[in-house]
Amino acid sequence: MDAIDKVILSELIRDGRVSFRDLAERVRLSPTATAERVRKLQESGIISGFRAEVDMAALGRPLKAFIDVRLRPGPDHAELEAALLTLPAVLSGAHVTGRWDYTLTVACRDVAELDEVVMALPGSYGVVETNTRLLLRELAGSGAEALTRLLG
Amino acid sequence: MDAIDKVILSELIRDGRVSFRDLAERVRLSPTATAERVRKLQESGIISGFRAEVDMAALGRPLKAFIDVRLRPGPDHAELEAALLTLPAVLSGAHVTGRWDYTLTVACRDVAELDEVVMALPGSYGVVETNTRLLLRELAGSGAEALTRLLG
DNA sequence: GTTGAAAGAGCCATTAG
DNA sequence: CTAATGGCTCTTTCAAC
Repeated sequence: MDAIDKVILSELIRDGRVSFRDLAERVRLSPTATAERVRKLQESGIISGFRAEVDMAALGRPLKAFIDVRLRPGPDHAELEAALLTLPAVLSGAHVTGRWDYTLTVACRDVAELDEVVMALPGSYGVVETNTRLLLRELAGSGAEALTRLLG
Repeated sequence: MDAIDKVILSELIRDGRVSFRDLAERVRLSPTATAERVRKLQESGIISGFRAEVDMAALGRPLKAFIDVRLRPGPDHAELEAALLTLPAVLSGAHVTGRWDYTLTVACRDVAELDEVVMALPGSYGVVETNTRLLLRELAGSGAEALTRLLG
């Protein structure tokens, strides 16, 4: 990935629907060559897709939290993992090192829904312990801006 | 947001560069009406942008971790927050409730770089304590798929 | 990588419901 | 207010170099 690809990538992180023509002008290449570079960035897996970014608060889910969970010992974590992601408010989850087995990220309509999710975890999902941390504020420059910085 | 908008949104989460023509065919509306609905979803803030999704591993940063940090007491957290996000590997950060003040998400080239970041935190950034948790695996269905599920 | 032409997509004014 | 249509312009794509 050369310097031109880095510019292309940061422009596509900033505006994923920019036209190849505008992108080409930005990097001083022909639209054809620019489109070909984007295609190769996708083929190589560096760009895994183009997505609309959704504001959960605007969608009526303003309450974000991390829920750390510890599962009961046993080799049956595969089904438990699948079940965790079927919970209505769960955005993502990761298996992590340390005291907790997983950290889920949830976006809830209100504290009542968060309570529901946390209360639903023990038992049917094999969860033996949880720890909930509310996201009070996401730091400015998280996400797209941070990615652009990592390219530089 | 009606049922048609939900389909539009989930299609744009799946493919943020889909043409209004194809999108219109999917929801059985004219391209004009479809484009107008997308414009309104952006105006209302539900769609906050369109972005290329970058695979950090393909970019040479396969090692993800959460770094929980506790800052020294004091009212000067604003500059400390800004400083945290200037660290090279930091993707995002959030102010959270509980034992830790912030949780950062980082993507590193290798353990050596992760060590650098963790070692750099105490002192110049006002960090008095950290806890690092490696992301061993992100659960299948995290991200775009989860968002689509939340709409249903 | 570039060019140029054909096919495809977006945009806007107009009209209808 | 929301949607469809037609015509014009801009963009993407593909062959040839």
